[in-house]
Amino acid sequence: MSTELPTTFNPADIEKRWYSHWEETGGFRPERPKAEPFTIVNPPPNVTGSLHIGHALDNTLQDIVIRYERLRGKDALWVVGMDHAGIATQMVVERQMEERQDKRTNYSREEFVEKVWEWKAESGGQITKQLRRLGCSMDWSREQFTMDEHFTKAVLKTFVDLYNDGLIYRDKRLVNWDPKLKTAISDLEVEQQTIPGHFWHFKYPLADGVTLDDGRDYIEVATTRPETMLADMAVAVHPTDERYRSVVGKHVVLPITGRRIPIVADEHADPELGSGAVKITPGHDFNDFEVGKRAGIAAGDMLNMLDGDANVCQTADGLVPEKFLGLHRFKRDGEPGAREAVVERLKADGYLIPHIQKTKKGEEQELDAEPRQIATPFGDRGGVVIEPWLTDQWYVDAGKLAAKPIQDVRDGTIEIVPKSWEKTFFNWMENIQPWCVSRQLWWGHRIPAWYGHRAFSAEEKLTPEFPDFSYTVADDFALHGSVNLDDPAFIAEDEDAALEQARAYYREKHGREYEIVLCEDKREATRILWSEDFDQSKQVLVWRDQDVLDTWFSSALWPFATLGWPEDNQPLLEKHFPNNLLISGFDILFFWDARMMMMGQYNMGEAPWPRLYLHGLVRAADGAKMSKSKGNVVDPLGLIDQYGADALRFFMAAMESQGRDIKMDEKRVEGYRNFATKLWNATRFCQSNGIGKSTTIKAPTARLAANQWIIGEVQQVCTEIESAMEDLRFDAAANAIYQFTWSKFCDWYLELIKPVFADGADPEAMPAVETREVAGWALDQILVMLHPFMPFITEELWHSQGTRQYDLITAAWPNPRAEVSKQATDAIDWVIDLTTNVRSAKNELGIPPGAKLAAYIPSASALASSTIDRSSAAIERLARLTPVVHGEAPDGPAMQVTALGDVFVIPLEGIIDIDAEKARLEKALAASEKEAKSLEGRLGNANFVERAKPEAVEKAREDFAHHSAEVERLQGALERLG
RNA sequence: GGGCGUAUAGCUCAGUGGUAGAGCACUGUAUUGACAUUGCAGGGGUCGGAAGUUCAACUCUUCCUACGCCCA
Repeated sequence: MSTELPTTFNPADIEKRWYSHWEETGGFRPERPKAEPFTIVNPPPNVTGSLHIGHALDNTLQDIVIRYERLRGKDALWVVGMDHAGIATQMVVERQMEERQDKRTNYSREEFVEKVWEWKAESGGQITKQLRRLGCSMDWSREQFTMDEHFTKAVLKTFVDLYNDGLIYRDKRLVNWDPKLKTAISDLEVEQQTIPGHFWHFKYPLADGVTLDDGRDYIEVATTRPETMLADMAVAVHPTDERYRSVVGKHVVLPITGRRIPIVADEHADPELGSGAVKITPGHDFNDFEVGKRAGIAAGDMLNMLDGDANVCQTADGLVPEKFLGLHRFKRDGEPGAREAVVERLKADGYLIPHIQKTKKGEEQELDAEPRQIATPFGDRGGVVIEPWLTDQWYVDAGKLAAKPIQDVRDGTIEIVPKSWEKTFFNWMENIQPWCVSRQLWWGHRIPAWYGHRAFSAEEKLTPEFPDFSYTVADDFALHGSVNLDDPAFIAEDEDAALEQARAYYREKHGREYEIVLCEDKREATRILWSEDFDQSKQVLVWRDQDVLDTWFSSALWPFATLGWPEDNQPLLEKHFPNNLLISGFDILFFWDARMMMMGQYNMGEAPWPRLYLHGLVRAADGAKMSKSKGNVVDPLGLIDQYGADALRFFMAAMESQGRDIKMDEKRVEGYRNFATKLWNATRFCQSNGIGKSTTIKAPTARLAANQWIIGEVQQVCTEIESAMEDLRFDAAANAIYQFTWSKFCDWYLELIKPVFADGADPEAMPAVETREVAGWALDQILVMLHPFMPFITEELWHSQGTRQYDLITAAWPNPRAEVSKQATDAIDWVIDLTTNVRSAKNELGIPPGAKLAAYIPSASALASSTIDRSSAAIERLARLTPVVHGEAPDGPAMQVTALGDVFVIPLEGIIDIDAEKARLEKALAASEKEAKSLEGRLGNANFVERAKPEAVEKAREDFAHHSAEVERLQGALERLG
């Protein structure tokens, strides 16, 4: 044997070697200036991230596509990079500081940001190494980072443009405030969970001696968040609720605070729920905010009773009693909070209406509150309950930006695969809320907004004594570094331009030049304002917004900012935007995909890609979602260690059918490792018979039936894969190459050609020469077609087959351009049928599989005659027959075996077990009879014959004829056996 | 409450308006040359339930049940 390959395939030996080779030789991005572009951008993983099984799926699919298109000759570009991941990264660095009893606020903003960069340099981006282990062929030479200078420029330009177009603005609204991370987060970052809670009922006494129609002097309200009653501003009842109609417009006096608040009619109050009356806290509840606005309360007048830590603070009207101030909103670490204190006080003062519950014994039991499941919002990062908090923040007008993406999907400019996601997409996009993009963090793209104090021009001044400036000061909230709607904003990509705007603003207002004093933040500005040195006749104070932008704001620019936008004259951008495809998990459809659509349309004027493929989640073997807390996480790197990257990748592809999650099945990964070994050994076999690399892309000319047959099969599987890839059916593509390689090439073709290389055969004669050529070609086609799925083993085998002019990664996709004769392919199908039937019969009759039997063919079809003639060696070897004899078999016990339509008689003197043969024939007879009967019935149905498609009728007739003949043959055979 | 998805062999999953498929598992069997991470052969499913459309339904429609996800 003359093979260089070891007998067992060891993935670890080859993976690292090939990956570095590809990367070092530029294999991921061959220069193809004239080729048609094909572009995918990788969903940038968090810089804090490490490879999990979901990444493995997502990136495997992308790599399959990009390798496939690269093999097809495209100028394939797979853009890769990382996301700076604002909250996640800041948390990681802060956690490290905590371990050293240090904290962020011990440093200046610049110092802290510097530390984050240091952290990134040392420990960020682990995932990029791990993606390499998976074999992903992205263009690392242009690796991107969302905090790169050029990327930052794109972010700032986008912000400024949106602002100038009125699509980004400041507003005072309720935000989802994460009191642990002390930042606002977007709707999408909030996860609703249902947790056990309580429903309390309280009496709110009616003011001014008013009573309800039933005589009660109080109105009953119910709540799951009693602590918020400290900031209640109304009680709402449904306009049609007769019980309360008489008191609408009247007031109640709140217990504890003594605040006098109105009873308002609003459809939000659900007459069926509780008492039908609902307390309204517009500053701390999204629904109540809307009710408050409808009731005529301006956002600026809504009471706030919590600080950024969600501890109770004094409301603007000063009515919260001292003893409640500073309490956390609810019980925390065993310490009772405001919720508990409020309930206790209301109960003590007789305002609590107890909940009566029947015990199991039927006794009545009094509880403070009714136990209930409460839908509660949690921050997806911090994991604590989100507090709706009234603040000034920057918002993107997502509703306007969504219009074009909706249109794109609607008219097919963007195709979402699978299509079933379109409905979900529309539903979200059509009801989209303003997108809060301010984040109270230090790590990220700082919002390019500078503020100053409001100046009044002579015309704006109500009186000559009216001040020249409105000196809003840093209040408690401003300490968190956010916006104040009252301060004029100067929006520009850089400080100089912003300060110039400020200068112009004050010049216009007061008709003179001011010296601009640039402050670090508003707190500093406030301090300077009161200092002796400040001269308000000559100086104005300007400070920059402290906040950074939501990370998704920057990643929304990924499809073009990675390619050079907004710089002029960017050939890469021109060629590769729009991208061709985006592959992502459905879980980031709104977070990322939809926002890329918005920003693509806004910045580039077109959709970022024509096709969006959404895949599912990889779940644990039992179907549960993988999570660290459950401890059921499967590490893809462990699977790679155990089975090889190729096997893991093939698993991902084979399991990826559209619209379904993937359940982890390690046995299946193992199966694909076995598949790799099978191919490995098939190649060893080829090499031991002098079968080497191919010399042409076109199929070699072949005369032998087996060779023609395999060429035809290559063409067929190639078409199958192409059509599956066109439809993004990864499973179908993977299964096609798997079945072809194992069940066609290994199981039949290699067996069929063995006689050509057997001892005694002339290795220089035509059959051996032609077969070496065809087999080498067919094996090469397998390597190419399999390469997108299993890049490592295929590259290794590619080079083991001979010295190559280029690596497989940049080889050419099959293009056989061959015509094979039907006669040849029929002949092989006939041999396969014969072989299978002989083996099956032997097995059922208990004849040793190795036994060589004589076979007679009383009346051979033309196909049988020519095949017996030309492929005798293969027939004898595979079916294990002595040379077939044309003519009647000698009398005596025999079995019948068919090959397509031909009947063979195989004498079994001495070995036959008559009963076993009878049983075998009877089984076959029963099957054919059943089929024949069913077909007969169908054909006897006039409706079928008249109304069914002609092909269906024709096929039924053929099948009926076949089964009828079988019935006759089998009956005859049974009779002969007696 | 609204929307979406899934239900096919013991398990994990494909599939098509016209006689149900794969991988694994299982059973039997084979071992002096590519491969036991293997070969050969085989058993196993009234395609969740009900009704309807049709000559014909696993496939299309409606309803129901179970499970999962998203939104409110």
